[in-house]
Amino acid sequence: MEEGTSNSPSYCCRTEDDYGVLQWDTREDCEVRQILDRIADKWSLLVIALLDRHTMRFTQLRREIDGISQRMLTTTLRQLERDGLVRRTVHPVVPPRVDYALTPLGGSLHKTIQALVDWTEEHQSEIAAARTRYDHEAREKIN
Amino acid sequence: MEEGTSNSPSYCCRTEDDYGVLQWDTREDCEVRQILDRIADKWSLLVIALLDRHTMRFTQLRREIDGISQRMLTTTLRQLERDGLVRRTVHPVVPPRVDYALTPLGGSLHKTIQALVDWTEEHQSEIAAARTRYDHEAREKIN
DNA sequence: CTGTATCCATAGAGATACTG
DNA sequence: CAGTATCTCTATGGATACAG
Repeated sequence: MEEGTSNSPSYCCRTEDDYGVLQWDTREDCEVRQILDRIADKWSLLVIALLDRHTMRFTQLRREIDGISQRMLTTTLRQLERDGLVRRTVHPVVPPRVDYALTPLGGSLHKTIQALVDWTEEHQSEIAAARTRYDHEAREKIN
Repeated sequence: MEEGTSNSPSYCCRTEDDYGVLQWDTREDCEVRQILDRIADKWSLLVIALLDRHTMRFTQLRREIDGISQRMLTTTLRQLERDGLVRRTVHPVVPPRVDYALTPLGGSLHKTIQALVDWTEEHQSEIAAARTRYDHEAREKIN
């Protein structure tokens, strides 16, 4: 996790590119890059998308997210909790009951994530068509 | 790339969850899931974010995206091209010149991606604070 | 310049078993 | 139920060399 290259947390500063357009920083040690890498994660994205509105229990999330392993769900939830996006509530009962919910910060992120999901749903057929076209043309070039 | 498990392209259909809330499909073979996995990719996201407005050449992208290898840039661009998000233009000159630009479809995706980047920039300090808090509390529990 | 083609290391992720 | 703790394995991705 620690690269050891830079000591200070490098804040992202927008700079001008060759075209004079205000461009966001893409340096690897840039904090925004690191956060994006975390958010733009297969499982994180699904968890945040699912946690909209209602709280959910561990097993419930596990059931809903087809294909996730117990380990990855635990890891993902811990990261999201650490980033302040998800709140974990342990109820001292037997058997244990743990609830997960979005924090206000997580809720605000949910909006943009949902927009991404919506975009995907809206354009899935276009993408599927593009893929078919591409694969078809690729075959033709071989023959 | 080919899973071989299902033959027909399974379209995502929204279903109702336990709460009666309209929930999007999270099945692993769901097409939306697959597209999201592709888009919510470290490098894809950066490429789309950078290709806003102006076209860019291969080396130019390579320079801007700190840390990307030649192989990953090629792979990422091919996937984006296949998905119809990026247009690749080869100029028949020596030395070769190849331009990359967003398609209209890619342009529409860029908007939501940019929203994600903007969100990250706006809230990076909150996330950083949350991490510090979390790590601090974790240390206390050990002692 | 813009790529392929290989080889190889490693982090991500699955499977399994065990615990409070 | 909601996790840890291991072990293992594979896919991802870096490094390098070569080519049109």
